[in-house]
Amino acid sequence: MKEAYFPQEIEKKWQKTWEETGAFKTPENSEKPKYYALSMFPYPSGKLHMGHVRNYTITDVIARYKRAQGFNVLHPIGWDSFGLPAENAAMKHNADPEKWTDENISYMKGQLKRLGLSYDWDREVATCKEDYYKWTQWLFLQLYKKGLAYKKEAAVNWCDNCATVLANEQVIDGKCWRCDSVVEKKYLSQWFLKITDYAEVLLEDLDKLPGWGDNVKTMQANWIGKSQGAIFNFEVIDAPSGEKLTVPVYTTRPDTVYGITYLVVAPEYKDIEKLTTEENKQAVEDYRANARKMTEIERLSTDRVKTGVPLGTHCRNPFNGEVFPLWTADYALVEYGTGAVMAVPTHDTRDFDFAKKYNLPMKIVISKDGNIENNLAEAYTEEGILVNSGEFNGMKNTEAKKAIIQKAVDEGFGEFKTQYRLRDWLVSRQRYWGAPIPVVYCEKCGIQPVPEDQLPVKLPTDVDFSVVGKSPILTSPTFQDTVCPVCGGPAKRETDTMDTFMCSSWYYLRYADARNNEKCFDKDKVNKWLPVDQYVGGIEHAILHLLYSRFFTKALRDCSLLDFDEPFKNLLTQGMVLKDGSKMSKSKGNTVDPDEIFENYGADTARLFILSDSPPARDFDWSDAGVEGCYKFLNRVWRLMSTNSDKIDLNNTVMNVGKLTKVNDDLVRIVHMAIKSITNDISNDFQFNTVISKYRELVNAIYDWTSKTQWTDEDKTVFSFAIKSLLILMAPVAVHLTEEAWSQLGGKGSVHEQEWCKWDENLAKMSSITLVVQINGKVKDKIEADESSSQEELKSIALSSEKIKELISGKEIIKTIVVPKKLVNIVIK
RNA sequence: GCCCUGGUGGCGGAAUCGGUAGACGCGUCGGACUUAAAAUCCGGUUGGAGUUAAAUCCAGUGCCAGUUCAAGUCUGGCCCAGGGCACCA
Repeated sequence: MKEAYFPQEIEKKWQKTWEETGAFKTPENSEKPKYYALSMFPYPSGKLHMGHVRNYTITDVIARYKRAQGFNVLHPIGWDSFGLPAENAAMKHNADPEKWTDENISYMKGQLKRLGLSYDWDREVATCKEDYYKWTQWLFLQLYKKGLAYKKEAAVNWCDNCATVLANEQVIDGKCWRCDSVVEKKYLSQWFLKITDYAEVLLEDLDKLPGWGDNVKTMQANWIGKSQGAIFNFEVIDAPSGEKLTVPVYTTRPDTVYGITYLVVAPEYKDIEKLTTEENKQAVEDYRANARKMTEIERLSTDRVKTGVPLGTHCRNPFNGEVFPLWTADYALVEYGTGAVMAVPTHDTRDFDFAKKYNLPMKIVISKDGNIENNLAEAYTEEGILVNSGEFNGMKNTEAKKAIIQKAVDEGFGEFKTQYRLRDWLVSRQRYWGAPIPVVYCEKCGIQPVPEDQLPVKLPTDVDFSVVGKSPILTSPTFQDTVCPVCGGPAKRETDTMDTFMCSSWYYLRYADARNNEKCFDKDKVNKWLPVDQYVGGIEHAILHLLYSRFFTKALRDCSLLDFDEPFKNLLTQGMVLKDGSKMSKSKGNTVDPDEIFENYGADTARLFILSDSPPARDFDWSDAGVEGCYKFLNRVWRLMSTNSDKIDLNNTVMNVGKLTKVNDDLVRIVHMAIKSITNDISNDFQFNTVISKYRELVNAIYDWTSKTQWTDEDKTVFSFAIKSLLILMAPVAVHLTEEAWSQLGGKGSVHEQEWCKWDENLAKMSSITLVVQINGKVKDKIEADESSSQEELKSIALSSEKIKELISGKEIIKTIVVPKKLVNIVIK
C-alpha cells in the first residue's frame, strides 16, 4: 500500500470509475425494499455554499448507509432553476437567462461530483427545461379543472423592486423574502390555488408525521391558524339609506356577547359607505385614505396606539336588545373573519385600549368569583362565571360559549364557525423566467385552458431583457397573440408565469419517473417510490416549500394521480453553517469556498468535518482548525493501514472467537462495540457527530493494539478483521479513502457494495466491568469485576474493598443497592 | 402576549432505563524525536483547597424548591438565549 495519502489523486480516480461503472444508478427491478433519500434541490445560483455541502453530505451518508443495509436506494438530484436571479442577471447584461442558468448548473454539477455524492444522475431534473415545465403546466391545468386554480381580483402583496406580486408566505415581517423591500398592497387580478380547501386536513395530518420535528409542525400549525367560534349577525337600526342591513362578526368569545358596547369594521370593509351617516362621511373618508397610505408594517405594528372614527350608525344586540355604535378602526383586518369585530372592552385587551382612548362604555360580563368589580385596570381575559348575561348568568364561561352560539343558531342570527388564518396561494408572477400559465383569454369565450396536446406553452425567446419595471415577456412580438381553442377566434395568452414554488412542489414525484415523455409520472412508479423516506433540508422552508408540497400531494391524490397523502415521511432540518458565530454570507465576508477545501484537503475531509462537530439539526460553526484536525485524522487512518499493509488480508478475517489471547479478545470486543454504537447512532436521528467520535475511538484502540502485538497469524487475522470493519463503517463518510484502501488491500469488489457490519451481542461488551462503589450516593471506589458476577458477589466485592471497609467502620449500614453490572450504593448512618 | 427549541469546562459537544458528569475533538501546557522546523508520538488540562509530588477533600450541568439510596436526566415554579406566530377578534 502506498505510504502517503493523496486525496486529490484518489478522489478524481474513483469519481471517474464510479461514473463509468454506473455505480449509483437505481435498479428499477429489485427484490430489495425501497428507500428514498432526498435533499432539497438547489437553486443554481452559481456556486455551492457550505450549507449545500452540509445538506448533501448528510443525505449522501444516509443513502450509502441504507444501501449497505440492503435497501434499494433512490438518491436523486436536480435544479430548482426558474426564478428571479437568472432574470436579473439577464437584464443586467441583456443576455439569455437560460444560458446563465445552464452555465451555473454545469459548474455546480462538477462541484457535486467532486464532493463524491452518490446520485443517480440519470434522474436529474431542471425545472426550467421544457420536458419538466410542460408537466408543471399540465398539473396546473388539472388543478384548474378540479376548481383548485382560479383567478380573482384581490388586494395582493406587491414588491416594487422585484416588479411582481408575492404569496403571503413570501412576505416576511412586511418585507419581500427575496430582496427585503417593503411590500405594498395592490388591487390586482391574479391566479390563486385553493390551498384553503385543505386547511383542515393539512393541520390534522401533521399528526401523521412523527418523523417531523415539533418545531416545523407547530410552525405549520400556527401558519394555518385554526380557531373555533361563531358568526353573529347584527342588525343595523339606522342605516342612512333606510336599507335593512346586517353586519356579521366573527368571534372566538361568544361568551362575552352580552358585554358588547360597540362594533368595529375595517377601513376597507365593503359596506362601509352604506354604514356611514352624512355627518361622519368626511371624517371616515379621511381615516380610510390615511389607512391606505400606511405600509403593512406600520399598519400591523402591535404597539401602535389604536385609532378610529365613528360611522354614526348603530346596531342592536339581539341577545339583550342593547343598542351600540359602529366605528371603523384599522385594528380590524378586512382579510380575516368577516372584517368586522364585536368589541367587548372588559374582556379583550385591544378593545379595552380603544374604549379607554375614546371613552366608550364598558360592561363586565365575566367575573372570576361572581363579584363585579368596578374600575378595571385592564381587560379580564381569564376564565370565570357569567354575570349581566340574562339567562346565562352563573354559567361557567367555557360552557356558556356553546350554549350562546346555540341560542343564536336557534333564533336565526348566528352560526358555529371555524376560521383559518391560511389564505389561498397566489401563484401568478409578473416575471419572465418561470413556467407560463397555460391559459388564453378570448373575447367571446373568456378564460380558456390551453389544450393539453398544445403543451408546453413555451417561453418566448424574442424578448428584450433590458426593459425596466415590467415583465420582459410583454416585449415579445409573437407570444401574446393566439387563437381561442374553443371558437378559433383571436385570443391573448396569459403573460404571467408561475411562482417557482409551483415547480418545486412536485419535483420529488418526477424523480420516480424522470424521463417519462408521455406523462408527468407513472402512477405505479410514484406509488412505489414515494413517500420520501428521508427528506433533508433547511428550516427556512418550514412553511413555504413544505406546506405547498403537502398541499400538492393531497390535491394530486384527489386528481387520482397518486395514492398517498403525505410526501415526506421523515424530515431532517439541518442547522445553518456559521463562521465566527454568524451565518456565512458574502456581505459579512465570512464565507468558505468548498472548492478551496476540496483542493487543499479533499472531499473526504470536507465530508468528515461538516458532520463531525454538531448534530445535524443544530447550527454548525466552521473552523479552519477543525478542518485541519479532520485531515490529520484521515492521514492517521491511512497510516494505520499503510504501515501495516503486509499484515492485512481482507479476505481472511475469520477467527476462533473464544480462544483468542486476552489482547486480541479485547480488540474484537472493541470492534463489536463500535459496530453496535455506530449503527445505533445512525439509526437514532443520524447523530453523525458521535459516529465520528467513535471512528476516532476505534482507530485509537487499534493503534493501541498494534503496540502490543507480536504479529502472530492470529494477530494478523484479528487486525484484518478490525481494519475491514473500520473501512466498512467509515465508507459512507470517507467515500474515496475507504475505496482506495479497500482496493489496495485486495478487497473484493467495491467497499460501497459491502454489507453493513453486524455485531454479536455477546461480543459487544467487555469481559470485565468497572464496579462503581458509592457510599450515600457518592463515588468512593472503583473495582474491576467479572462481567458475570451476581448481585450478591458484587455486594461482597464492594464490602471487601479496603477503602470501603475503612469508610463504613463504626457506621450502621441502612441498606445496600446493587445495580447489576454497574454499581453498588451503600447507605450508612 | 402565545408556541417551539435550547442552556453542561476556554470552545464544539458526549452521557439508552435516573446509576462513574465532561466521551471524542479543538485549543492550550509539558515531554519525546530533530542541528532546527514541519510532520508524528506520549502525557496533563472543570473550578477550588491541599501536597515537594501524590493521596485526599469540597463545589459543580441557567436559578429556586421537590421526589429518590442516587437527578444533567423526573416533578413544580422561575430566569436567560435563539426561532416561529401575532391588533387573527
